Amino acid sequence: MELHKRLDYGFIGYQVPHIPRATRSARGRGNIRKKSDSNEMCAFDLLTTVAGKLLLEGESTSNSSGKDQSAVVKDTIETVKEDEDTPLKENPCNERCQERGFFISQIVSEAPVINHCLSKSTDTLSGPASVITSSNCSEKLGSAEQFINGERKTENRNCSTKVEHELSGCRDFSSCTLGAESKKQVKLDLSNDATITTNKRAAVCSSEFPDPWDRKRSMLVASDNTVKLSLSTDPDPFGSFPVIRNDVQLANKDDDEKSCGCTQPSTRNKAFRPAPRVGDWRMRKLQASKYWEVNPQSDDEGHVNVDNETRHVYQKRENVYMNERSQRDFPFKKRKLYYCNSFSNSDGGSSDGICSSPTKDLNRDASGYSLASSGARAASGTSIPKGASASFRSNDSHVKLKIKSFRVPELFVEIPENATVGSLKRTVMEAVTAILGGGLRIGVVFQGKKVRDDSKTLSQAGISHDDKLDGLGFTLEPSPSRASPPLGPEGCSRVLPCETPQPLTRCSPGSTIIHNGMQRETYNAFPDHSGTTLSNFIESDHDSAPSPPDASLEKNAADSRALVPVAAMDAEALAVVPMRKPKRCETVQRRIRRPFSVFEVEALVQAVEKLGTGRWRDVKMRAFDNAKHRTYVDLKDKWKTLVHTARISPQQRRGEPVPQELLDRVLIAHAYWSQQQARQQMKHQSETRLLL
DNA sequence: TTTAGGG
DNA sequence: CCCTAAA
Repeated sequence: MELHKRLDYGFIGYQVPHIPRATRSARGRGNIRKKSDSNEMCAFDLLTTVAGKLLLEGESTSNSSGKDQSAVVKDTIETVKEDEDTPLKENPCNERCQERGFFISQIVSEAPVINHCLSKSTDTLSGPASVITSSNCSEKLGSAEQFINGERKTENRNCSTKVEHELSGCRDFSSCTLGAESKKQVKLDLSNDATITTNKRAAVCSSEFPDPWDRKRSMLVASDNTVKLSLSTDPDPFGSFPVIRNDVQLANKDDDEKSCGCTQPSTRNKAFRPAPRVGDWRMRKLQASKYWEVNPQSDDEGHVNVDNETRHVYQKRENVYMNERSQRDFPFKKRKLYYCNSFSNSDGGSSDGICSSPTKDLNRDASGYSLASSGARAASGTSIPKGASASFRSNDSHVKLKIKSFRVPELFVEIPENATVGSLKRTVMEAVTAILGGGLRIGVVFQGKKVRDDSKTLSQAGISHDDKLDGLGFTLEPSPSRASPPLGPEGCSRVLPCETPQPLTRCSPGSTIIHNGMQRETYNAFPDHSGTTLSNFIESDHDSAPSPPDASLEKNAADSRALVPVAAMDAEALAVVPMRKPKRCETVQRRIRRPFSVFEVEALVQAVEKLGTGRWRDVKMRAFDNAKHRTYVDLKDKWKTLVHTARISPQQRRGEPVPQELLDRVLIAHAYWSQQQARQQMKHQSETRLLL
């Protein structure tokens, strides 16, 4: 088999430092109080702010609390053991777990085809396995490597003894670093679909609160002088990865729109167009179609096969491949607008965990999990621990929220070894930008050091050496040029698209809230947020940053080691990569579907017969003046469908049957007015000629 | 804003 | 129904 020599980097997600303080109104249901009038804030805005904030916090926290951490870890472990059934909320570890940085891990291998890792023997895959990141005390275990002041540290996390990762099938692939000071990696031998749990808690974590992060397969594959980067969020929080993806195909073909499992027609997303500057990089993106209307003809109530909607766009000019993958198993995909997932239609999105806690009592259980994939959970009937809502009910008027991590869709990048670091940065930026909508820039951290020289090639920087790849990381940094993130085309201004009172918004400079919608079904802590889809919300207190957020962000950008890729890329992920529309705040809810009644059709036909096609405004005024919800565009569209309906066989028609008589009239009228239109044009043309 | 079409 | 280019 052909051996590829590429370097693959996988970004399982971004771990962000703890972002404290979300304020929330104490009364009852817990709306998060808005601290500013910026109701108009875009989710992206929030994210960006948060990101910046995170960068700042990560720094200070890590330095100051380094020692404590180890102690805490011990304590945590013990606690967990002793009382496995203790509600997460009550678990002391919750209070102490703090994200302090980001980690990166990856697997280096020379597997010819990534997705074969599942079935191939270990010899196929070699090299360091990915590090299982553990960030949430409740859900993530293992250790996390952090880049602190240029130094990479590996730390044990709270419930570190639990390895509930469902290492999606890459056996012998993942490793978990254990031991506070140890940088060694322990390999875990996992079966393909096995979910490994070492204790009750773990079980709970993995099954009840599946965390996509933990299920990422990561690996790094070396091949033809290119480096592949994969940013990923595991979209498949619930279970294994049933979808077999073919990396090779993905990388080389552009016609595999329907990668495994993709049952929905897909459309090209023209929203994302990689910048030409990527030069000779090949870029390819897999994008998800607009899932909510994959099939116009599909029933509304009917479920849509939300899974595996895949889409990719292949730009021949680009040679950077990027895969975005998100929200694969999201049950509510179709209802996107109702949940308003802003950053991602993805499973949840942009952020992964949040810890919320009453002022003094940090509790991190449910809140964090619920974010991950509440939707799925809801679907599966999984319930959320009581602690969840309780935790939000605080006597205090403030609730602290903590973002444990951000999840980003998976991105797959392939670049030549002789590409420059700058190119690498740009490429990653392209990918990330597509997701976050811009406003961030990417920093590269290698071997614990920031690589600032953009002109250096990857080889020169040593990034091409397989054995050192685990030292590669990326950081998300606030872009200097962008104080505030751009709004989506619609001018998305809210974090929460739904009409419901916007509970979450930026509070004040430096304060941000990112709210994870989607959980609404299962997570009643935010009963009011129905429909929100932002996957996370963070609220930090305003007093935290004296200086303007932007300024501080900027200032810290350089040092931030905020985000470091975690697991290596997941070859399989390449094939099926749903995508979400970048840069768009789903602020605008799609109008509800209102099928035309026969009566309305009648009126429409009558009006068109009289006025003809092409005068929809008049038709509207004449026949639907009182139907506020029917716009002339609607009428035009309806006429279009009527004509279509009339032309197809009755068996093919759906919905409320339209009397054949009306359809006949439709055809007649359509033919007539089409003819009229044609005549008009002819007339026009002749006139024009005469003039000439 | 309207039209006209593609999605 | 949505999204948009054009008019």
